[in-house]
Amino acid sequence: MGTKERKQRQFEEREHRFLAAARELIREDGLLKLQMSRIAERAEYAVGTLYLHFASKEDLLLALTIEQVREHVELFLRVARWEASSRERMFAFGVADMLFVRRNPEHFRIGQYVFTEVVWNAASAERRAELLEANDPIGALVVGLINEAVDAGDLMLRGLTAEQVSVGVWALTIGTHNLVHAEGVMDDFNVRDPYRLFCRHLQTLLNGYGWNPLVDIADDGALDTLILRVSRELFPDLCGDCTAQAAKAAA
Amino acid sequence: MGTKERKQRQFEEREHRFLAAARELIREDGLLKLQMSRIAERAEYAVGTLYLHFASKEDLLLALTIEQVREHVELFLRVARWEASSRERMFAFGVADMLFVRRNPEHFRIGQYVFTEVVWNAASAERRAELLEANDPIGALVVGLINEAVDAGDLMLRGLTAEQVSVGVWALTIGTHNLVHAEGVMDDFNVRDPYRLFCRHLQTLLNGYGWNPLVDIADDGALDTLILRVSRELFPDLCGDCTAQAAKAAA
DNA sequence: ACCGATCCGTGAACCTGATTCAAGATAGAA
DNA sequence: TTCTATCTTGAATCAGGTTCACGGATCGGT
Repeated sequence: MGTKERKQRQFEEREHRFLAAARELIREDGLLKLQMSRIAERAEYAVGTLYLHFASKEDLLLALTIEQVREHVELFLRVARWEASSRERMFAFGVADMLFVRRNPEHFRIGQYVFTEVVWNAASAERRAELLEANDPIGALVVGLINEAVDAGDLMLRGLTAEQVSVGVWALTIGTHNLVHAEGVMDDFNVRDPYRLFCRHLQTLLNGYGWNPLVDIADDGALDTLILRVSRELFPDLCGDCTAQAAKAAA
Repeated sequence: MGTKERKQRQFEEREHRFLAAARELIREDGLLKLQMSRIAERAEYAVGTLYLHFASKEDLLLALTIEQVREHVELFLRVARWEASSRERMFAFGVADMLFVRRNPEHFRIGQYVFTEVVWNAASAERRAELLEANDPIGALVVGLINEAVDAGDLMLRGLTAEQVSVGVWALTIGTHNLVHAEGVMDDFNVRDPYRLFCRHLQTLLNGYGWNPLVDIADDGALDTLILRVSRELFPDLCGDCTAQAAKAAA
């Protein structure tokens, strides 16, 4: 009897529907004004039903993040499968991150909120574990690539572990997102395209590690060309303005 | 008549007292359990009085952050006045940050929360402006140092502005704090001393910029010696375990 | 088709905690 | 001392997250 399975499926569909409703409301009114009763209303269910799915509002926010992280992982998987040098792939991880967050500015905001002590501790332990688990592949792919680069002779760890190297790249990435989303910082600093700047910093850091082949940091054209190549070959679907970028790079 | 001034001073003292009470409560029970009524109680004033100072709970959190930022700036000023090479001073900014956050783990947590869309927008515009302003010197000092390094011939900007370079360092720093405070990340990655690791990443990034004199990334002893020197010369008051570190470095 | 048992969905009521504001206290001026 | 302006108070209000007693749907057995 597949009746159990059907119920299960319907339950999951409903959960997805709640999350979609929540995402809509966040887009419309911002995270600040998100209300549980509104989410239920928008999804056309009662509040009580909403609470059959999520132990608390914070729990729902984690669930929202988990869905996004899974999409995020998809992008990283594309990079991992890409036929390119280890250095290019590491750079492509950065580009993936940049495109993802640019596409989903809400995601970063929610994620930032969710990893806050207050919210994190207010969510259920199960959901927290699920989120951490959903995140795992990202770290694993990066570490895997670093190890591959070492094996290929492109990179020397020089006393660090692959994990430790990945922490550096990761920190730069997260920090960039934080700054981009912080009120006015980037404007004050006259940074037009913060994510392009991030790409340069990433290349700088990778050069610092001595990750071969080294790139010429000052070569703007090469940077744009590479970003464009990654965007085109790996993320044509995410990058509506690829053509515009191509024009810019050509100029 | 100095009666106006006296009132003013008493008002400020009371504000400080509220903030101190809030900080105490956060230390005791965590940010999650912070309640306005408790703060008032602890400071021995009525709730209404508390609201004479802060437009909302979020506003109070910003005020808390502002106080800490001012202390933070003090540390950066010490670095700026330090007699050392530009590269050493830039590194010392990193050490200052690391020591500060290590000393005040709460500060980072609150700051992280406060810069969240939800909290940020729930605070008063005045307080937000005040916080941004309090932060300004940090950026200015770093940018100033970068310019000085360029003038001294220690660094070439290679098409970037000083502000843009500072964004890279800043991103790495903020990202590190985020990772350190995120549940389990550093443990999973077998990172014993994440801030020491940060120092290495910082040196790596600075090497990537070609900031002279370049350092040997793999030289752990030199790294420890430099951290120790900065700690001793600039922050003897913040670094109770300097002697322990000295022993380690000597071994 | 009917029946009881079980499970599911509901939303009004509840509860916590932030915020307000009318009333009372206080300090300065005359 | 008395009057007024200002400050302080904390009980009352309000918002919104969370619960749970109720009614209706589903299902297996007859």
